[in-house]
Amino acid sequence: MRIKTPKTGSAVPTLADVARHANVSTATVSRCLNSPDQVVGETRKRVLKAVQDLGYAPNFSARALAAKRTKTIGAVIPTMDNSIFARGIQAFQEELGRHGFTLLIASSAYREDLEEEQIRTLAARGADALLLIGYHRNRAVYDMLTARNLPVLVAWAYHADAPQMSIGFDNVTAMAGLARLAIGKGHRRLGFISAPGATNDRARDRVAGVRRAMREAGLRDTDLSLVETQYGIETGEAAFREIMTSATPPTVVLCGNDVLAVGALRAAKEMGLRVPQDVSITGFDDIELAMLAEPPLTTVHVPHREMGRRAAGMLVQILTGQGRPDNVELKTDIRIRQTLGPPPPER
Amino acid sequence: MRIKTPKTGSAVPTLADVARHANVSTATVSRCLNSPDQVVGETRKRVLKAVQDLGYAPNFSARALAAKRTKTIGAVIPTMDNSIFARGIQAFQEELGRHGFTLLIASSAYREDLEEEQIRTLAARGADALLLIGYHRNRAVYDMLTARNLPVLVAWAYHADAPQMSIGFDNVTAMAGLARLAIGKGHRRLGFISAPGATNDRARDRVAGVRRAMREAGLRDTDLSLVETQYGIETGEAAFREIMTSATPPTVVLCGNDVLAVGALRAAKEMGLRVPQDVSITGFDDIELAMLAEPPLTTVHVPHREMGRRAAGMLVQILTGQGRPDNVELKTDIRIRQTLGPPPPER
DNA sequence: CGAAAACGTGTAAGCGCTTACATTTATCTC
DNA sequence: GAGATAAATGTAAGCGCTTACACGTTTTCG
Repeated sequence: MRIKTPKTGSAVPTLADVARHANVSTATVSRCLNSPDQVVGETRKRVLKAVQDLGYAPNFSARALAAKRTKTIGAVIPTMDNSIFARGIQAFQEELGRHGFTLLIASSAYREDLEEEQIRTLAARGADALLLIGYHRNRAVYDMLTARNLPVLVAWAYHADAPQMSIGFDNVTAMAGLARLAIGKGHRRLGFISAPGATNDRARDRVAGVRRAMREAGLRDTDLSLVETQYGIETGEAAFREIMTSATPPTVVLCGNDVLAVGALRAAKEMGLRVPQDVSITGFDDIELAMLAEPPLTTVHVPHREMGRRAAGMLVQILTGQGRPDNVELKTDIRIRQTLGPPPPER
Repeated sequence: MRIKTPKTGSAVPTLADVARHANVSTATVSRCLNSPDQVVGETRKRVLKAVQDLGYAPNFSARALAAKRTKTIGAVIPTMDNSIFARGIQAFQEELGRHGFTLLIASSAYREDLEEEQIRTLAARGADALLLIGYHRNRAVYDMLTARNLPVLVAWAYHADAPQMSIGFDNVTAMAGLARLAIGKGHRRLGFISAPGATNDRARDRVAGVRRAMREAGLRDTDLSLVETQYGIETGEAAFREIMTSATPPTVVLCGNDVLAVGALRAAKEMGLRVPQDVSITGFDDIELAMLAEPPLTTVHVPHREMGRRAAGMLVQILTGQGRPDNVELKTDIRIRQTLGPPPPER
């Protein structure tokens, strides 16, 4: 006759083991761990000692299953390959940790289908809430999230009239500001290297921002050379080459993000163009790279860390039942460095 | 009288709901999802349709609790703030995803206590295996991991005789190679900006590498100016200043990683020192920054992506019961760019 | 001083899955 | 075509935890 589950030493200890050890019920142990003030000092001490002695750590899955919450927040970001989101996410995680939440990160490689899959995965894993980048995604995804009653916070973008809770900035306005600055310097033919707009509302908004500034200044749509390309330094290089080898190349090339701008900068160098004397180049995001570039990049500064930190705060507020936080619109500002100058004199 | 759990529409569907819908038992549904070939085509089709109709997604916690595995791999990396680990981890995740595993990332901010906590958290969350950076950590942590029977892969470091399974490179040899190169160029007084060695075996090894190369060349220990500092561009700047303002400053400053080197580069520029004419500077890791720096950084190239990809492969191999993989030692190589030259002529 | 309220603890019913084992049904074998 | 074997499915026992509810014991207070 085999004894059922002999309490051998080596196995991972469970709540029941602790209870037995401390001579209390499992309920008491559970309470000691979750709401200690419900347990009288004496008992609590005994239980905690048992926890120590056994090296007990609660089984997360079991806890999640029983309590129907995981103290976990999921985030799907377009890429980890670079530092665009890294700083913000790091701050996000730090703040979450401060409140006892854990972060689950997934990356979508800028692919819509992958993002959807990752979102479903995170939901299935029981994330208590989700942080997503930008608004653009399938209607069905939002519906699923609503059906599951999963709070979602959209970050890195802000539309006053969007239904989703969000924290971010107005990409149109931010980009328009920089474009205005360029136009103010005398530029009349602009180039824009954009990330693919099809699945990226932020990219679309930035293009819209350039267009808005141009319209205001009375420039025509044909004065804009727009190239869409994947995210990356090399792709930025190629795009810059493409733009600059046209019949009437622009005098300034605005870029949808700093990485593309650094690529453009490199291409300019290789083509023997001086920046900003021969051509101006600007970025967006103000990641570390921007300041390190040669010459340092004039770009739009985004308060990444603040955004991450406050995003965490908003989610925590919701999850601890303190009510739905207000959307927050962050201000961006233009960091003027050395890659934007007046256009070269006409020849 | 209240009816127990009326099957109202809005709630998240469970296995039982699917079973009812498809008119089979829960066991069959479970099998359809986990080992489809155990179920006959007809039934399977019916079940999958029910899954579709209901928009069912398995509850992860329940699954993990019942099956005692989570198809999740945990990784604790020292920082996400920068791209040192980003590329490798991205590749790691991609490869894991290809095999149906999910990655759980935590960052320790280069703090030993935090790392330990993160490891425990990941273990409690039921990670099936762990990826850790470097060997250095408390004995108790390794014991706990062994007790839990949790496979651990040490990455970014490789010691032939270490007991842990690992993939990485020999930091001593790699750094020694670069130091030898510098010495070969005629440098006799070296500086080294290192990450704090106390809790970082990779940093210690790199220092050891420099020392080894110096010994080989008959240089004395006092010919080395060693500064330890936290990871960061600013800290690199400060360290460089400190080293260069000593009575007999070195003619080359080797840096423990590219980020510190970029800081050093910046400090040199501010101090009016030309690189490499007045002073040479080198990095380690070959992250994107290295090539972008001005002038481009001579550094040790580490095959990050390959390391990440193969690390995933090793873990998958273990977890799918294909036996314990061999440790792998990756080769690093030196990327000669423009920051290392001969020492300036003596004055 | 006795009833009510407050407190500390225990009992036990799940949470939504997986899986060993039992049962039913289909397929062989001679 | 009967008995044996294999295949498909069902039954039900947990996995380790939380928590509603029940049950003593104290404390409180008119």
